[in-house]
Amino acid sequence: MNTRARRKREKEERRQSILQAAREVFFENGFHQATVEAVAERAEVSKGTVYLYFESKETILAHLLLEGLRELDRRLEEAYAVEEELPADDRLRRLGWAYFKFFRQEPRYFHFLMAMDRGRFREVVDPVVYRKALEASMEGLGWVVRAVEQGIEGKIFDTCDVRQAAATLWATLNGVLELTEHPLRREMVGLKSKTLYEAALETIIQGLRLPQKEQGGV
Amino acid sequence: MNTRARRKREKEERRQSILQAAREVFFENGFHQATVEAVAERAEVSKGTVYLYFESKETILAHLLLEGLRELDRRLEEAYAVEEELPADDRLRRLGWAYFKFFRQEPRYFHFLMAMDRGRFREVVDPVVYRKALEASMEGLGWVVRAVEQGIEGKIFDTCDVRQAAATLWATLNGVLELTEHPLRREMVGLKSKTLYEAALETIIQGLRLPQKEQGGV
DNA sequence: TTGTATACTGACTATGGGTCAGTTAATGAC
DNA sequence: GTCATTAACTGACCCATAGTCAGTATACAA
Repeated sequence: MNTRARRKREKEERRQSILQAAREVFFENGFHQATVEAVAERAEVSKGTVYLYFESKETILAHLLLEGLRELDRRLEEAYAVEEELPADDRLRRLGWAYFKFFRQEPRYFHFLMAMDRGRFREVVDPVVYRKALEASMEGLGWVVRAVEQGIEGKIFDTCDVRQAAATLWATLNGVLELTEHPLRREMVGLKSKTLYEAALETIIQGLRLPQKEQGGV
Repeated sequence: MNTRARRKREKEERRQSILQAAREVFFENGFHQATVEAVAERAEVSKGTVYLYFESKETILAHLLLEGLRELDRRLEEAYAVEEELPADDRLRRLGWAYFKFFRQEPRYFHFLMAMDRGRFREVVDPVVYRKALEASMEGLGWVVRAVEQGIEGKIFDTCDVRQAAATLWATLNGVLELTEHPLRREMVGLKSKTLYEAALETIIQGLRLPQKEQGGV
């Protein structure tokens, strides 16, 4: 009788069901509107039980985000890895669009991710989980770094610092997503999300190019 | 006896003193940590009085942000307006650095501004104040639009859509600021705030240039 | 002096995150 | 089968704080 293993498995199942309930409730109402009580109800346990599995409401969010980041990393890896022979600029495009699609498909994740490293969240959340989340982000950024490196080796890009270029691209795409995720701000700019995203992506790629060679316009 | 005018003046003064108290308290502890009670104490009134002048805690923040946006707009205007003869790319640099300096000098504002159009805030805050804040943002963006227009007229830049270019620049700089405002994320990228900001600014300007002409490297 | 309007107060309510003493139920020893 | 031990779970409770409102004080006008 392997009760010990079964117990452990059951505990993990309960944990997952609470996480799943939280995902639903948080996604339905937004993090701030959602109550722990509602999560508990959805998971068919009491509020106390939720706190047996997670130390705070914010910790639950952190775990959801961690999942999101891993999924994102997975997609970026997939986007990077397709063909060995792809030129660096096209590889960056692939990465850029994979990033875009992820947040199109999971817009809530984007909001949570963006909210994550601000204000209260950072102070309250479990540092270990937080670290893990950042590591997952770094994995993601790694694919961009690799693509830029390839571009410099292939003499398509002219950049002294690879990380700088990768970070610029990353920051830009984040900035555009943030801008266009917000209805009123998008209205203010008067452009479709995708249009602006494409323009920004191409502007950065253009900006990284060797200035001497003509590589075709935007 | 012009009591009516005096009353009105005194009311405005009280309002200002509450706003000032809120600025101090919010800036000291951050918005979420700060309590309305603390704001009331600082302003030497009761909590009830605070609610006579502002409908909610978030509304107070909105008014502070509005001030911040106006100050930002003022600075951008100043940066734009110095010399008539400045080339468009240098003008964009001036705007970019004015933006940077503002958030360096007022880092709290940056956090609040970024928090502003997300989640709860938008739902809760007075729509009129919110509109005003957005209008102030648009004023600010206007200076960038103008600089880009000038660049297209002067054949330095090659862009079909001016707003698109301006929005790209704006989004990028926001993205970089957001990235570098966060200690752990900056650590992750491993670059100084200013370094990355400069790289991003130059990359965008480079990206907007006519690809045929050689205009000097990054 | 008295009536009225205006500004202000602070005790109160409502909400929701987080706690913990106590209950239930599974397992294992005899 | 019965009892002891342990782990999982519960929900009443605590507490902080945003927001309210009936009551008070003050200034002014008649």
